Amino acid sequence: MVRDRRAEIVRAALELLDEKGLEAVSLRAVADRLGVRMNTVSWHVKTKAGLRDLMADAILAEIRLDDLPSPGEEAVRALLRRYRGAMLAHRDGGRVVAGTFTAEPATLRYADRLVGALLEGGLDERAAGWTAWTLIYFALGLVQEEQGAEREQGSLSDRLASALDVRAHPALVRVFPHLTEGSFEERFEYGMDRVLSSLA
Amino acid sequence: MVRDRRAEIVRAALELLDEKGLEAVSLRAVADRLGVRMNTVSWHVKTKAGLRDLMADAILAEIRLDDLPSPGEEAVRALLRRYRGAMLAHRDGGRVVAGTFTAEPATLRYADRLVGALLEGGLDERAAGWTAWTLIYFALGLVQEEQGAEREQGSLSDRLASALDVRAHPALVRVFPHLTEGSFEERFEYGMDRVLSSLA
DNA sequence: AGAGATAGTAGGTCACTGATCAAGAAAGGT
DNA sequence: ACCTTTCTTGATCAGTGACCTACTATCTCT
Repeated sequence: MVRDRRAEIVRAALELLDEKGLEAVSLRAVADRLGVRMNTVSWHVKTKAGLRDLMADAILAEIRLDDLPSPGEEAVRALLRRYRGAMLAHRDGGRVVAGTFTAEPATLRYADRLVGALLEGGLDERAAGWTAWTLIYFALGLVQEEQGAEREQGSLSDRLASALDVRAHPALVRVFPHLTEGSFEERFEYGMDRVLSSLA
Repeated sequence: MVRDRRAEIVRAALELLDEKGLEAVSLRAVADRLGVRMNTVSWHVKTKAGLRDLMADAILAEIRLDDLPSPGEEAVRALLRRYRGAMLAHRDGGRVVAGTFTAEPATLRYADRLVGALLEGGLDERAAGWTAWTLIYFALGLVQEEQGAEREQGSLSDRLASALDVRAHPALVRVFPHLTEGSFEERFEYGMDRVLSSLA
Protein backbone atom coordinates (compact mmCIF):
# COMPACT_ATOMS: atom_id res chain seq x y z
CA MET A 1 0.00 0.00 0.00
CA VAL A 2 1.65 3.14 -1.21
CA ARG A 3 -0.51 5.53 0.69
CA ASP A 4 -0.12 3.71 3.98
CA ARG A 5 3.63 3.83 3.80
CA ARG A 6 3.59 7.43 2.77
CA ALA A 7 1.28 8.32 5.61
CA GLU A 8 3.58 6.50 7.99
CA ILE A 9 6.50 8.56 6.75
CA VAL A 10 4.61 11.79 7.18
CA ARG A 11 3.59 10.77 10.67
CA ALA A 12 7.19 10.07 11.59
CA ALA A 13 8.22 13.40 10.15
CA LEU A 14 5.62 15.20 12.24
CA GLU A 15 6.78 13.44 15.39
CA LEU A 16 10.29 14.52 14.63
CA LEU A 17 9.04 18.03 14.04
CA ASP A 18 7.31 18.19 17.40
CA GLU A 19 10.26 16.79 19.26
CA LYS A 20 13.19 18.61 17.72
CA GLY A 21 11.87 21.32 15.43
CA LEU A 22 11.85 21.85 11.72
CA GLU A 23 15.61 21.91 11.20
CA ALA A 24 15.84 18.39 12.59
CA VAL A 25 13.50 16.99 9.96
CA SER A 26 15.83 15.58 7.36
CA LEU A 27 15.17 12.68 5.04
CA ARG A 28 17.78 10.67 6.88
CA ALA A 29 16.35 11.43 10.30
CA VAL A 30 12.89 10.39 9.20
CA ALA A 31 14.32 7.20 7.72
CA ASP A 32 16.20 6.39 10.90
CA ARG A 33 13.08 6.80 12.96
CA LEU A 34 11.36 4.23 10.77
CA GLY A 35 14.33 1.87 10.73
CA VAL A 36 14.74 2.28 7.02
CA ARG A 37 17.18 3.84 4.57
CA MET A 38 16.92 7.33 3.25
CA ASN A 39 16.22 6.24 -0.30
CA THR A 40 13.03 4.60 0.84
CA VAL A 41 11.78 7.87 2.20
CA SER A 42 12.96 9.64 -0.90
CA TRP A 43 11.13 7.22 -3.10
CA HIS A 44 7.81 7.82 -1.37
CA VAL A 45 7.94 11.58 -1.05
CA LYS A 46 10.05 12.12 -4.14
CA THR A 47 11.76 15.22 -2.75
CA LYS A 48 12.34 17.13 0.43
CA ALA A 49 9.94 19.83 -0.62
CA GLY A 50 7.39 17.12 -1.28
CA LEU A 51 7.71 15.91 2.27
CA ARG A 52 7.14 19.41 3.56
CA ASP A 53 4.02 19.73 1.46
CA LEU A 54 2.70 16.49 2.85
CA MET A 55 3.53 17.58 6.39
CA ALA A 56 1.68 20.84 5.88
CA ASP A 57 -1.30 19.00 4.51
CA ALA A 58 -1.27 16.59 7.42
CA ILE A 59 -1.31 19.48 9.87
CA LEU A 60 -4.26 21.05 8.08
CA ALA A 61 -5.99 17.68 7.95
CA GLU A 62 -6.34 17.85 11.73
CA ILE A 63 -8.76 20.74 11.43
CA ARG A 64 -12.32 19.75 12.13
CA LEU A 65 -14.74 21.18 9.64
CA ASP A 66 -18.00 20.29 11.35
CA ASP A 67 -19.92 22.01 14.15
CA LEU A 68 -19.50 25.41 12.63
CA PRO A 69 -21.62 28.31 13.89
CA SER A 70 -24.34 29.28 11.51
CA PRO A 71 -24.00 32.90 10.42
CA GLY A 72 -21.40 33.03 7.70
CA GLU A 73 -19.10 35.47 9.43
CA GLU A 74 -19.00 33.47 12.63
CA ALA A 75 -18.16 30.35 10.65
CA VAL A 76 -15.25 32.21 9.09
CA ARG A 77 -13.96 33.21 12.49
CA ALA A 78 -14.29 29.70 13.83
CA LEU A 79 -12.48 28.24 10.82
CA LEU A 80 -9.62 30.67 11.23
CA ARG A 81 -9.29 29.92 14.92
CA ARG A 82 -9.02 26.24 14.10
CA TYR A 83 -6.49 27.01 11.40
CA ARG A 84 -4.35 28.84 13.92
CA GLY A 85 -4.89 26.11 16.48
CA ALA A 86 -3.76 23.38 14.13
CA MET A 87 -0.52 25.16 13.38
CA LEU A 88 0.12 26.00 17.02
CA ALA A 89 -0.37 22.34 17.88
CA HIS A 90 2.90 21.54 16.13
CA ARG A 91 6.28 23.01 16.83
CA ASP A 92 7.21 25.27 13.92
CA GLY A 93 3.81 24.46 12.49
CA GLY A 94 3.49 27.95 11.06
CA ARG A 95 6.71 27.71 9.15
CA VAL A 96 5.78 24.31 7.77
CA VAL A 97 2.44 25.49 6.46
CA ALA A 98 3.69 28.87 5.25
CA GLY A 99 5.15 29.19 1.80
CA THR A 100 4.00 25.77 0.79
CA PHE A 101 0.47 26.37 -0.32
CA THR A 102 0.04 23.07 -1.99
CA ALA A 103 -2.75 21.46 -3.90
CA GLU A 104 -3.00 18.61 -1.42
CA PRO A 105 -6.43 17.35 -0.39
CA ALA A 106 -6.73 18.66 3.15
CA THR A 107 -5.46 22.07 2.14
CA LEU A 108 -7.99 22.29 -0.65
CA ARG A 109 -10.78 21.03 1.55
CA TYR A 110 -10.05 23.63 4.19
CA ALA A 111 -9.71 26.46 1.71
CA ASP A 112 -13.00 25.45 0.14
CA ARG A 113 -14.79 25.65 3.45
CA LEU A 114 -13.28 28.99 4.31
CA VAL A 115 -14.22 30.48 0.97
CA GLY A 116 -17.62 28.85 1.23
CA ALA A 117 -18.28 30.49 4.57
CA LEU A 118 -17.35 33.86 3.14
CA LEU A 119 -19.65 33.37 0.19
CA GLU A 120 -22.37 32.36 2.58
CA GLY A 121 -21.71 35.57 4.45
CA GLY A 122 -22.85 37.49 1.42
CA LEU A 123 -19.58 38.27 -0.35
CA ASP A 124 -19.30 37.91 -4.09
CA GLU A 125 -16.76 35.53 -5.59
CA ARG A 126 -14.01 38.05 -5.99
CA ALA A 127 -14.36 39.47 -2.49
CA ALA A 128 -14.58 36.02 -0.95
CA GLY A 129 -11.42 34.83 -2.62
CA TRP A 130 -9.40 37.89 -1.90
CA THR A 131 -10.61 38.13 1.67
CA ALA A 132 -9.85 34.49 2.33
CA TRP A 133 -6.21 34.90 1.40
CA THR A 134 -5.93 38.15 3.25
CA LEU A 135 -7.01 36.34 6.38
CA ILE A 136 -4.80 33.34 5.73
CA TYR A 137 -1.68 35.41 5.23
CA PHE A 138 -2.38 37.35 8.36
CA ALA A 139 -2.87 34.16 10.36
CA LEU A 140 0.29 32.60 8.96
CA GLY A 141 2.37 35.62 9.82
CA LEU A 142 1.08 35.96 13.33
CA VAL A 143 1.51 32.29 14.12
CA GLN A 144 5.04 32.36 12.82
CA GLU A 145 5.82 35.32 15.04
CA GLU A 146 4.32 33.52 17.99
CA GLN A 147 6.27 30.36 17.36
CA GLY A 148 9.41 32.26 16.58
CA ALA A 149 9.05 33.83 20.00
CA GLU A 150 8.93 30.42 21.65
CA ARG A 151 11.79 28.95 19.70
CA GLU A 152 15.27 29.92 20.76
CA GLN A 153 16.17 32.91 22.80
CA GLY A 154 15.22 36.35 21.67
CA SER A 155 11.58 36.81 20.86
CA LEU A 156 10.52 39.72 18.72
CA SER A 157 9.86 41.87 21.74
CA ASP A 158 13.17 40.92 23.34
CA ARG A 159 15.15 41.93 20.32
CA LEU A 160 13.13 45.08 19.93
CA ALA A 161 13.66 46.01 23.54
CA SER A 162 17.44 46.06 23.25
CA ALA A 163 17.57 47.81 19.89
CA LEU A 164 14.95 50.49 20.28
CA ASP A 165 16.05 54.05 20.65
CA VAL A 166 13.59 56.64 21.83
CA ARG A 167 14.99 59.35 19.61
CA ALA A 168 15.21 57.24 16.46
CA HIS A 169 12.02 55.24 16.96
CA PRO A 170 9.56 57.31 18.95
CA ALA A 171 6.47 55.61 17.54
CA LEU A 172 7.81 52.10 18.02
CA VAL A 173 8.69 52.89 21.60
CA ARG A 174 5.16 54.03 22.30
CA VAL A 175 3.67 50.92 20.72
CA PHE A 176 6.18 48.46 22.07
CA PRO A 177 4.39 47.62 25.35
CA HIS A 178 1.51 46.16 23.36
CA LEU A 179 3.67 43.70 21.48
CA THR A 180 4.30 41.44 24.43
CA GLU A 181 4.29 37.70 24.09
CA GLY A 182 1.07 37.19 25.96
CA SER A 183 -1.22 38.95 23.56
CA PHE A 184 -1.15 36.78 20.47
CA GLU A 185 -4.67 35.51 20.84
CA GLU A 186 -5.98 39.02 21.30
CA ARG A 187 -4.01 40.23 18.33
CA PHE A 188 -5.41 37.38 16.29
CA GLU A 189 -8.97 38.32 17.13
CA TYR A 190 -8.15 41.94 16.48
CA GLY A 191 -6.79 41.22 13.02
CA MET A 192 -9.80 39.13 12.10
CA ASP A 193 -12.03 41.96 13.24
CA ARG A 194 -10.22 44.44 11.12
CA VAL A 195 -10.60 42.37 8.00
CA LEU A 196 -14.12 41.18 8.64
CA SER A 197 -15.71 44.22 10.23
CA SER A 198 -16.79 45.65 6.90
CA LEU A 199 -18.28 42.40 5.72
CA ALA A 200 -22.06 42.62 5.99
CA MET B 1 36.46 49.55 7.78
CA VAL B 2 34.32 46.75 9.08
CA ARG B 3 31.03 48.17 7.91
CA ASP B 4 32.28 48.83 4.39
CA ARG B 5 33.37 45.25 3.94
CA ARG B 6 30.17 43.96 5.41
CA ALA B 7 28.11 46.17 3.16
CA GLU B 8 30.11 44.91 0.21
CA ILE B 9 29.29 41.35 1.17
CA VAL B 10 25.61 42.10 1.50
CA ARG B 11 25.63 43.83 -1.85
CA ALA B 12 27.22 40.79 -3.48
CA ALA B 13 24.67 38.55 -1.82
CA LEU B 14 21.82 40.65 -3.19
CA GLU B 15 23.29 40.55 -6.68
CA LEU B 16 23.48 36.79 -6.41
CA LEU B 17 19.92 36.74 -5.17
CA ASP B 18 18.65 38.72 -8.12
CA GLU B 19 20.53 36.63 -10.64
CA LYS B 20 19.99 33.11 -9.38
CA GLY B 21 17.46 33.18 -6.60
CA LEU B 22 17.60 32.59 -2.88
CA GLU B 23 18.80 28.98 -3.03
CA ALA B 24 21.91 30.08 -4.87
CA VAL B 25 22.96 32.42 -2.09
CA SER B 26 25.46 30.38 -0.12
CA LEU B 27 28.38 31.68 1.87
CA ARG B 28 30.73 30.11 -0.64
CA ALA B 29 28.97 31.60 -3.63
CA VAL B 30 29.07 35.06 -2.09
CA ALA B 31 32.75 34.60 -1.31
CA ASP B 32 33.51 33.48 -4.85
CA ARG B 33 31.81 36.52 -6.25
CA LEU B 34 34.07 38.71 -4.17
CA GLY B 35 37.19 36.70 -4.96
CA VAL B 36 37.60 35.73 -1.37
CA ARG B 37 37.33 32.65 0.82
CA MET B 38 34.21 31.58 2.62
CA ASN B 39 35.70 32.16 6.05
CA THR B 40 36.04 35.82 5.26
CA VAL B 41 32.36 36.08 4.60
CA SER B 42 31.63 34.02 7.68
CA TRP B 43 33.75 36.29 9.79
CA HIS B 44 31.84 39.38 8.76
CA VAL B 45 28.30 38.08 8.93
CA LYS B 46 28.98 35.53 11.65
CA THR B 47 26.35 33.10 10.41
CA LYS B 48 24.18 32.30 7.43
CA ALA B 49 21.10 33.52 9.23
CA GLY B 50 22.98 36.71 9.97
CA LEU B 51 23.57 37.24 6.28
CA ARG B 52 19.90 36.79 5.58
CA ASP B 53 19.00 39.33 8.21
CA LEU B 54 21.39 41.81 6.66
CA MET B 55 20.00 41.11 3.20
CA ALA B 56 16.47 41.70 4.43
CA ASP B 57 17.52 44.92 6.05
CA ALA B 58 19.27 46.05 2.90
CA ILE B 59 16.12 45.44 0.88
CA LEU B 60 14.07 47.46 3.33
CA ALA B 61 16.72 50.16 3.34
CA GLU B 62 15.80 50.91 -0.27
CA ILE B 63 12.41 52.18 0.82
CA ARG B 64 12.13 55.93 0.61
CA LEU B 65 10.48 57.41 3.65
CA ASP B 66 10.02 60.96 2.45
CA ASP B 67 7.37 62.56 0.30
CA LEU B 68 4.56 60.85 2.11
CA PRO B 69 0.99 62.06 1.61
CA SER B 70 -0.34 63.98 4.54
CA PRO B 71 -3.45 62.36 5.99
CA GLY B 72 -2.28 59.51 8.22
CA GLU B 73 -4.18 56.79 6.42
CA GLU B 74 -2.83 57.76 3.03
CA ALA B 75 0.68 57.74 4.41
CA VAL B 76 0.09 54.22 5.67
CA ARG B 77 -1.03 53.11 2.25
CA ALA B 78 1.93 54.72 0.56
CA LEU B 79 4.36 53.13 2.99
CA LEU B 80 2.89 49.72 2.40
CA ARG B 81 3.04 50.12 -1.36
CA ARG B 82 6.70 50.96 -1.06
CA TYR B 83 7.23 47.99 1.23
CA ARG B 84 5.73 45.71 -1.36
CA GLY B 85 7.67 47.42 -4.12
CA ALA B 86 10.98 46.97 -2.36
CA MET B 87 10.43 43.25 -1.98
CA LEU B 88 9.21 42.83 -5.54
CA ALA B 89 12.34 44.60 -6.74
CA HIS B 90 14.39 41.60 -5.71
CA ARG B 91 13.93 38.04 -6.78
CA ASP B 92 12.61 36.06 -3.82
CA GLY B 93 12.57 39.33 -1.93
CA GLY B 94 9.47 38.31 -0.04
CA ARG B 95 11.01 35.14 1.24
CA VAL B 96 14.14 36.96 2.31
CA VAL B 97 12.25 39.53 4.32
CA ALA B 98 9.68 37.11 5.72
CA GLY B 99 10.44 35.20 8.84
CA THR B 100 13.46 37.26 9.63
CA PHE B 101 12.02 40.24 11.40
CA THR B 102 15.25 41.52 12.69
CA ALA B 103 16.26 44.42 14.83
CA GLU B 104 18.40 45.91 12.09
CA PRO B 105 18.36 49.66 11.53
CA ALA B 106 16.42 49.94 8.27
CA THR B 107 13.79 47.49 9.47
CA LEU B 108 13.30 49.44 12.66
CA ARG B 109 13.24 52.74 10.86
CA TYR B 110 10.57 51.55 8.47
CA ALA B 111 8.46 49.99 11.19
CA ASP B 112 8.67 53.20 13.15
CA ARG B 113 7.36 55.25 10.26
CA LEU B 114 4.54 52.84 9.59
CA VAL B 115 3.44 52.81 13.20
CA GLY B 116 3.89 56.55 13.34
CA ALA B 117 1.57 57.05 10.39
CA LEU B 118 -1.04 54.88 12.04
CA LEU B 119 -0.77 56.85 15.28
CA GLU B 120 -1.07 60.02 13.30
CA GLY B 121 -4.21 58.59 11.76
CA GLY B 122 -5.81 58.63 15.16
CA LEU B 123 -5.24 55.10 16.40
CA ASP B 124 -4.17 54.50 19.96
CA GLU B 125 -0.91 52.71 20.68
CA ARG B 126 -2.37 49.26 20.90
CA ALA B 127 -4.42 49.55 17.74
CA ALA B 128 -1.52 51.10 15.84
CA GLY B 129 0.86 48.31 16.78
CA TRP B 130 -1.54 45.51 16.10
CA THR B 131 -2.74 47.01 12.84
CA ALA B 132 0.78 47.58 11.62
CA TRP B 133 1.69 43.92 11.95
CA THR B 134 -1.61 42.81 10.50
CA LEU B 135 -0.78 44.81 7.40
CA ILE B 136 2.81 43.64 7.28
CA TYR B 137 1.91 39.97 7.48
CA PHE B 138 -0.67 40.39 4.77
CA ALA B 139 1.82 42.12 2.51
CA LEU B 140 4.49 39.52 3.14
CA GLY B 141 2.14 36.69 2.31
CA LEU B 142 0.82 38.22 -0.85
CA VAL B 143 4.26 39.12 -2.15
CA GLN B 144 5.49 35.61 -1.49
CA GLU B 145 2.57 34.20 -3.42
CA GLU B 146 3.30 36.56 -6.27
CA GLN B 147 6.97 35.70 -6.39
CA GLY B 148 6.27 32.03 -5.91
CA ALA B 149 4.10 32.26 -8.99
CA GLU B 150 6.96 33.71 -11.01
CA ARG B 151 9.56 31.28 -9.79
CA GLU B 152 9.54 27.84 -11.35
CA GLN B 153 6.65 26.28 -13.13
CA GLY B 154 3.36 25.93 -11.38
CA SER B 155 1.93 29.08 -9.91
CA LEU B 156 -0.73 28.85 -7.27
CA SER B 157 -3.50 29.13 -9.82
CA ASP B 158 -1.87 26.56 -12.09
CA ARG B 159 -1.68 23.98 -9.38
CA LEU B 160 -5.18 24.79 -8.25
CA ALA B 161 -6.51 24.43 -11.75
CA SER B 162 -5.38 20.87 -12.11
CA ALA B 163 -6.39 19.72 -8.66
CA LEU B 164 -9.76 21.35 -8.23
CA ASP B 165 -12.83 19.19 -8.36
CA VAL B 166 -16.23 20.80 -8.78
CA ARG B 167 -17.95 18.32 -6.50
CA ALA B 168 -15.36 18.43 -3.72
CA HIS B 169 -14.55 22.12 -3.90
CA PRO B 170 -17.57 23.99 -5.15
CA ALA B 171 -16.69 27.26 -3.46
CA LEU B 172 -13.08 27.23 -4.60
CA VAL B 173 -14.15 26.59 -8.15
CA ARG B 174 -16.41 29.61 -8.04
CA VAL B 175 -13.70 31.82 -6.65
CA PHE B 176 -10.86 30.46 -8.72
CA PRO B 177 -11.18 32.81 -11.72
CA HIS B 178 -10.34 35.73 -9.45
CA LEU B 179 -7.04 34.30 -8.28
CA THR B 180 -5.26 34.80 -11.54
CA GLU B 181 -1.70 36.00 -11.70
CA GLY B 182 -2.52 39.41 -13.02
CA SER B 183 -4.45 40.68 -10.05
CA PHE B 184 -1.85 40.93 -7.33
CA GLU B 185 -1.79 44.69 -7.23
CA GLU B 186 -5.57 44.83 -7.01
CA ARG B 187 -5.59 42.21 -4.30
CA PHE B 188 -3.00 44.20 -2.43
CA GLU B 189 -5.11 47.33 -2.52
CA TYR B 190 -8.15 45.31 -1.55
CA GLY B 191 -6.45 43.83 1.49
CA MET B 192 -5.24 47.21 2.64
CA ASP B 193 -8.76 48.54 2.27
CA ARG B 194 -10.18 45.76 4.34
CA VAL B 195 -7.80 46.39 7.19
CA LEU B 196 -7.86 50.16 7.05
CA SER B 197 -11.46 50.86 6.15
CA SER B 198 -12.57 50.99 9.78
CA LEU B 199 -9.78 53.33 10.76
CA ALA B 200 -11.18 56.81 11.23
C1' DA C 1 60.58 52.90 17.51
C1' DG C 2 59.16 48.78 19.36
C1' DA C 3 55.87 45.57 21.53
C1' DG C 4 51.57 43.96 21.69
C1' DA C 5 46.76 43.74 20.93
C1' DT C 6 43.11 43.49 17.45
C1' DA C 7 40.87 42.99 12.86
C1' DG C 8 40.85 40.44 8.93
C1' DT C 9 41.97 36.54 5.73
C1' DA C 10 42.96 31.89 4.59
C1' DG C 11 43.72 26.56 5.09
C1' DG C 12 41.82 22.53 6.30
C1' DT C 13 38.48 19.61 8.32
C1' DC C 14 34.00 18.17 10.10
C1' DA C 15 29.34 16.21 10.07
C1' DC C 16 25.60 16.56 7.40
C1' DT C 17 22.37 17.57 3.67
C1' DG C 18 19.44 16.10 -0.66
C1' DA C 19 19.84 14.11 -5.21
C1' DT C 20 21.01 10.46 -8.28
C1' DC C 21 22.26 6.03 -10.67
C1' DA C 22 22.25 1.22 -10.60
C1' DA C 23 20.93 -2.99 -8.71
C1' DG C 24 18.38 -6.08 -6.19
C1' DA C 25 13.88 -8.05 -3.55
C1' DA C 26 9.06 -8.55 -3.16
C1' DA C 27 4.42 -8.76 -4.81
C1' DG C 28 0.72 -9.21 -8.31
C1' DG C 29 -1.36 -10.24 -12.53
C1' DT C 30 -1.81 -13.08 -16.50
C1' DA D 1 6.16 -19.69 -14.48
C1' DC D 2 7.12 -15.25 -16.22
C1' DC D 3 7.19 -10.53 -16.38
C1' DT D 4 5.95 -5.97 -14.82
C1' DT D 5 5.29 -2.83 -11.27
C1' DT D 6 6.24 -1.51 -6.59
C1' DC D 7 9.39 -1.02 -3.06
C1' DT D 8 13.97 -1.13 -0.78
C1' DT D 9 18.87 -0.71 -0.51
C1' DG D 10 23.93 0.36 -1.67
C1' DA D 11 27.09 3.58 -3.01
C1' DT D 12 28.46 7.86 -4.53
C1' DC D 13 28.21 12.82 -5.48
C1' DA D 14 28.59 17.77 -5.01
C1' DG D 15 27.42 20.99 -1.92
C1' DT D 16 26.28 23.13 2.63
C1' DG D 17 27.52 25.86 7.16
C1' DA D 18 30.24 25.64 11.31
C1' DC D 19 34.49 25.33 13.48
C1' DC D 20 39.55 25.47 14.94
C1' DT D 21 43.92 26.92 13.76
C1' DA D 22 47.36 29.81 11.90
C1' DC D 23 49.17 33.64 9.39
C1' DT D 24 49.27 38.66 8.34
C1' DA D 25 48.40 43.06 8.30
C1' DT D 26 47.04 47.40 10.87
C1' DC D 27 46.60 50.16 14.60
C1' DT D 28 47.60 51.68 19.62
C1' DC D 29 49.98 52.69 23.49
C1' DT D 30 54.10 53.68 25.86
